[in-house]
Amino acid sequence: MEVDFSMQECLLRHGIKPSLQRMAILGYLSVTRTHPTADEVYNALHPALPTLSLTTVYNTLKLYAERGVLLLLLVDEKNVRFDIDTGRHAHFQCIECKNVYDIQIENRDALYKKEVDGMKITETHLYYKGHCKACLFNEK
Amino acid sequence: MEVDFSMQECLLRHGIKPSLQRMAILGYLSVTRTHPTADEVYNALHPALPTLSLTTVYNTLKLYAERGVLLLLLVDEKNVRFDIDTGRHAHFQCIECKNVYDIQIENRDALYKKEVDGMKITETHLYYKGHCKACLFNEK
DNA sequence: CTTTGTGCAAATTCTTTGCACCAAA
DNA sequence: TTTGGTGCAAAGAATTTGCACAAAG
Repeated sequence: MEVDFSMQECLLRHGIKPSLQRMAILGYLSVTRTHPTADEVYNALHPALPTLSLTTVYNTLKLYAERGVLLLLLVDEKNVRFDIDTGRHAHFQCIECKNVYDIQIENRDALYKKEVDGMKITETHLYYKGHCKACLFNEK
Repeated sequence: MEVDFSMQECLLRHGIKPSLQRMAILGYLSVTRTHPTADEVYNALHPALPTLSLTTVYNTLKLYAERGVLLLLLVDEKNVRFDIDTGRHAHFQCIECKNVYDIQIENRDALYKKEVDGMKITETHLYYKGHCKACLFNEK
């Protein structure tokens, strides 16, 4: 993999030393838009990076979440998923194929409040569940 | 525990036979507004119902979710939580004390759509994370 | 050298499953 | 007597932890 300086800078900006493994994981998250689980990240990178361990994937994803590089997605009952896109958007998970898709939010400012009832808000999450186009089509 | 006919009716309406355990679990969920985990339900009922098993709690909560008696809450990274209030409202989880609170949603109709981008929506979830009043106060 | 990252194996936690027993229709 | 509910023990899956080695400054 070529060295991507923008990714290195991204990590340094968050106070994270850019190791080979960390760069690979960040690279994968940046390229895929599938909101992968830790296991999916591991399985995707393992062939090209045989020494990579699942532990390192977990360590790295946890570190990224703590430093605000990415967001935890709690949309799947089974696994935590990860989203490198920290911008204001919603998610949709198909209850058949389990895929997660991004969705635009219309009136963001009404949703992304700073506080409610005296509680200080640091994160806002909106997600939908249902049937995606592909699964609806296959049922016909 | 006294027999609560409204709870019996609730279960029958959803095609569920009202057993002692099921009534107790439904009763607990109706009374507590804490969005408990399966383990919390078990621990709360076990003293009064010593024969109750965690398996039955899981079985029952799963059944309730499938039949629409309650909603799964994915707001805590560790456990699934359960909400007997299936009405349109949002949630807030304090990242310090982990408590989950209900929040009113202002313009519901804008949020609770039937479909987006050709995907059929069956569930809508909005939740916030941050610091609750009590935890903010304690820090001072 | 000293610090920090990595990776294996084991442990932990949450949840589900298999199966035998029990209760109700 | 058949069906379905319960509960124990075991299994399974996701994630974390302890520790030794390796890498980087």
